[in-house]
Amino acid sequence: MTEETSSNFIRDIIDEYKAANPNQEIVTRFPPEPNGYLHIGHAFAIQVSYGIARDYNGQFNLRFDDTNPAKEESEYVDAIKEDVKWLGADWGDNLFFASDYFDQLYEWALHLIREGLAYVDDQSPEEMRKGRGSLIEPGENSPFRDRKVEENLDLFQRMKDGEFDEGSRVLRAKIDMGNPNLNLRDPVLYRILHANHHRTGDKWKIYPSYDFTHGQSDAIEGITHSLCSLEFEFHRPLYNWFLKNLPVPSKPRQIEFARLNVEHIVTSKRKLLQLVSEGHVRGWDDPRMPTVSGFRRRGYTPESLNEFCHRAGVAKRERVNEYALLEYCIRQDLEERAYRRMAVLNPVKVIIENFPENDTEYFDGPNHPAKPELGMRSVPLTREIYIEREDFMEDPPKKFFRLGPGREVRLRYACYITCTGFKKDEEGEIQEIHATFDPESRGGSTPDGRKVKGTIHWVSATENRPLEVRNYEQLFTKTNPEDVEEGQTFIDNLNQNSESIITAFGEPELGKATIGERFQFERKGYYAVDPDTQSDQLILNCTVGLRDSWGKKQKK
RNA sequence: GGCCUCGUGGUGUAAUGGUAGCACUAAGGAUUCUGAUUCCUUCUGUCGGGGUUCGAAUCCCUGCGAGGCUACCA
Repeated sequence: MTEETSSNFIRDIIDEYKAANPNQEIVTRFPPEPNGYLHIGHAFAIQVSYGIARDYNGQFNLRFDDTNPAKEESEYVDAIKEDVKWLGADWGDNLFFASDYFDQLYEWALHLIREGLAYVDDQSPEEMRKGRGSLIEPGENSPFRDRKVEENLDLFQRMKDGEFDEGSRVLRAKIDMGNPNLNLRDPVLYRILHANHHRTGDKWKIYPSYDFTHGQSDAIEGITHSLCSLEFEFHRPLYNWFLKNLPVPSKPRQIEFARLNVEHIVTSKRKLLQLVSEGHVRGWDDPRMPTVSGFRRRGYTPESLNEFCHRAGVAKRERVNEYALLEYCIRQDLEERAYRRMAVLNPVKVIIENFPENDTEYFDGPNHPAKPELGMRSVPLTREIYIEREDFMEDPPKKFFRLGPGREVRLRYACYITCTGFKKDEEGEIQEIHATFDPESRGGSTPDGRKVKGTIHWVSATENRPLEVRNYEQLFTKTNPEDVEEGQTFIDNLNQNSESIITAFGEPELGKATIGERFQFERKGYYAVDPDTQSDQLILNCTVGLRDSWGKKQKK
């Protein structure tokens, strides 16, 4: 896709590193915890780490950070792998699990104990919290801090053997209870969890913490640059402390960057889970969800998502990207690759009076106007057709280029019709429109060369394919869904009209559509075939509408 | 009250002591069998105040503002 400037502060650091270590391969990693589905923020993180490995001919690892058996499930592992693969981040043979390193990590914990750098603490979680101090006050040493090495070794062994209850003891690093960085106030290395791990089963009764796992896992895998989001900035001194005090095989460097935020979107796993569990959406892959699977179902291409992440850029400050950029990226991609079809979403009938009854005439339309090599499809015209209700006005203003009494328009790919009259029902709603067609205009122009300003899409009223069309608006009304009044939550910002389902009529060719296929409904927008589709019911999700400068002008 | 990070048009991001650029958005125009696409044009910016320098978005000081950090989560 676009080349543009790809420079950012991380790549600058890597350029420097490469200059100093020309033969060192760059190794990055994406380390999801398997406790939920990937969202667009993860797609961004993948793009950053994978993109660097790819561009520097390095290596990219997918590593599951599975150190908390209480929250993790293998169902998520499979879903995450599918999403990462779909996004195009190829990890090759480099699939790892932090749980693969549990034995090594345990050895290293022993090492710290022997060095006098770790101790078993018998305090309760509350006591530990109190002892840690606060943002402005230093903490106090634990009464168990000066236990002898032998006693620590013995207790830690018994923790491992499952002798103690959950929460009764932890292994802590002995660093500095007065450090202004709270992460250095004797952080927890191991906690007791009598849970079943999705990969190691019941082998372990103790599990390493994130901090004791991450840097060492990076070191084991030979990660050169461990890229993560800003909130881990404060963990970096600890990350480096472990690398310094443990006999690790390599010294990775942690670099933090700002998360990707997008207007109208929440990316907190807790909140996404709530949307799913409370039934506000159809599931993790609801087309309104900011999950990778949601975007996929909505009709987004991986290329468009990657392009968006690329254009969002990498920075060190918190930012919020406009939703419009996301829409721009998918429109640009789909404009290029989506086949064109006609579908009428809000139909009104037109009767072409001089068209013979029970007759059908076929017209060819290109699948893509700029790509004749993609071939043509045939569209049937009959005496009765549907057009969009909004393409007819009883009393149109001067700049209205569509149908109105006495006006002539082109039916896309077919011929010119002129409106000769219309009927209304009791409510004053247009019921049907009458028209005549010019037989000489077949093919879209006439021998006299007269011009019609408007071209509208249409579908035969008798030879068509009914469609269930799901249109979407933002899931949240506010650009920042977290912006709530006192006593409210982000749930109160849900857009009650975020999904609307209608029945539309599409040209017969749509009967061949397959799940996941994307089309442009001409003059309307891009639509993707939903997996709920059955052979007798075709369901399409609106990915994004076409830009509409006329509609915009009308609103003013 | 502590520590850390960060402030460039409406938005996002470049410029690493030497002409503030690119993209999105918005506005206007041209082309068009999609009021789409494409093409062209235009608008708006270095948080404030000092200092160093021939020269500062960039370096220093200071003020202001934003974010992060007080889990046996990651």
